[in-house]
Amino acid sequence: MTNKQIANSFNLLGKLMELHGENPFKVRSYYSAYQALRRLDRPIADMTEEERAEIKGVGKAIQAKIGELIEAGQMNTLNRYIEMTPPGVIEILSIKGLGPKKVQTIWKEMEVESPGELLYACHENRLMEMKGFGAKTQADVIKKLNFYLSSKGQILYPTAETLVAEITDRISDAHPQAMVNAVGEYAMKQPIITSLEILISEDIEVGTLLGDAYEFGEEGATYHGVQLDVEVVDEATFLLETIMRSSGQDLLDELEDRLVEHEGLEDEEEVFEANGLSYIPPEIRDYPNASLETLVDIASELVAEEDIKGVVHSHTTYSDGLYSVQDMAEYSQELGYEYLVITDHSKSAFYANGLSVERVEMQQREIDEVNAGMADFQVLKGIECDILYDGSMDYEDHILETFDLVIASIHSQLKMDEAKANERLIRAIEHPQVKMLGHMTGRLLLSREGYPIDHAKIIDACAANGVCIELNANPHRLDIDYRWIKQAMDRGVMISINPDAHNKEGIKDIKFGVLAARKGGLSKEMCLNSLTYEAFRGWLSQ
DNA sequence: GCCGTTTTCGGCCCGACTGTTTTCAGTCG
Repeated sequence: MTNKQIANSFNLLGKLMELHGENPFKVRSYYSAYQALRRLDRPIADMTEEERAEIKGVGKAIQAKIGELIEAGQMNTLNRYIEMTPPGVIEILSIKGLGPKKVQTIWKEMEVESPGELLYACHENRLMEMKGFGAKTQADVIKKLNFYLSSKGQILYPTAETLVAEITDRISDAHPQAMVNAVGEYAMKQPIITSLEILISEDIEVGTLLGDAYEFGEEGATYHGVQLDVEVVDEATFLLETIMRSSGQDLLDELEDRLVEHEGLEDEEEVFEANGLSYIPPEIRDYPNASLETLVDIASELVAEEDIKGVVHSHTTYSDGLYSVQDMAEYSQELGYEYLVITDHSKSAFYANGLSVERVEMQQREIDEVNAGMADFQVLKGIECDILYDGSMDYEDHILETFDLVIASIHSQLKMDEAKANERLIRAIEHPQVKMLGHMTGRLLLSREGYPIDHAKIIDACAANGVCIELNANPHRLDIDYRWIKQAMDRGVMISINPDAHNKEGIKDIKFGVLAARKGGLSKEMCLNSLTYEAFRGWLSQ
């Protein structure tokens, strides 16, 4: 069990106890345990009892509950509170902006017990009548409920990766001779997956193999609540079907007459080859409005994970990261990268312990020291500078000038209309020290819509000012959306695939960024951090 | 439930933001 899962259990316990009106001080201790546990820099499961006792905010009782979680995967007290609460009420609790106090009103006073009921009540203007609620809150809740209800049953790519591996492993273990392939959205590397599609070459009863997480109902099968389609395909056409079921309609039309099955082929690449075609990887097989020839061209220039030379956009203990400059640098080098750009939060980012001018200086001295002690690796001085509400930067120009790279990002006051958001972003893009635009819409996939922006306008502004656009590789963001990459490339705007790492493992998110970048057709040439250190330096100073 | 000590019970309380208020409660990271 991961630290995150353990910490989240205490957050949920706190929320549920607060919902049930328990002693607020007791509740508070669970919240502070949640905060303490999620900030740990190593797995709780690996710690000894003595080490766990050292954690501030974790006493005897919480320590015992952590033990339960690690050994049994669940916690009795939490289970009891879950049982005492209607499942729909717990769902409502997971919607941002609705905490225990407000949900208490919704549940006990309005007698609403599910997100669907709540949406209905909102449409009757019943929520805004309640004490502590108003028209604005109700409108906001409607928006969030619609978003929540429409994203139910959907998962992010990394979750799909785990589920697909579980499914294919279990099938292969039980039937070693059967061919098994994941196709559809997952194969095509969609950031959000709405159904898992699996092809197998033998008629296998998967329900029994998959256990409790598998359910079969009126609408078909689900695995961990996600729609699951398993189809049996003849072995002779298995690879051909794999390709066809991981292609968009445009490509299907082109391939239908041109791909035939040959005997004795090992994989999809060989199928393309045997038919006299260049390989087209699944992530671009649903690329819009492109002929087969165009796809072949795109495929030949596509950026790959091994092309990425530098880690751009990472945080350290100076702001809200878990590791020191030295730790992040060593780990980046271990992973095979040539350079690392440290970009902690700027001073107004109070929520993330943003850097005062004094601490900027301190960190820059530290980076010099780290560089002096490392061979064949470079750490660069950067900042993820907040774009303030009026579009201005969070430091004076003479401070910004001390950085090798200024990434400008919006982190607060996200509720804006499109005109305001455009104005704010463009003012930042036009700032002479700004070289890169961070997570341009601020979206969090499946949990928060970004502020609305005019992508074309923003891309044009970046082109006019020589600003690079970040593709934030965190699988929750993947922002800029891959669908806008072509337009950026056409305008000559480079894309940087940035992990936005808050700990060492976070650097590995680059993998998800590369998948999204490839899906958008990003070439190696237009990927900023595929440049070597020298060339990257050159770009920064131009 | 945790913590600390003026040490086994009494106090505990991050800070900004939002929307609801008319001076503040609830939520979030």
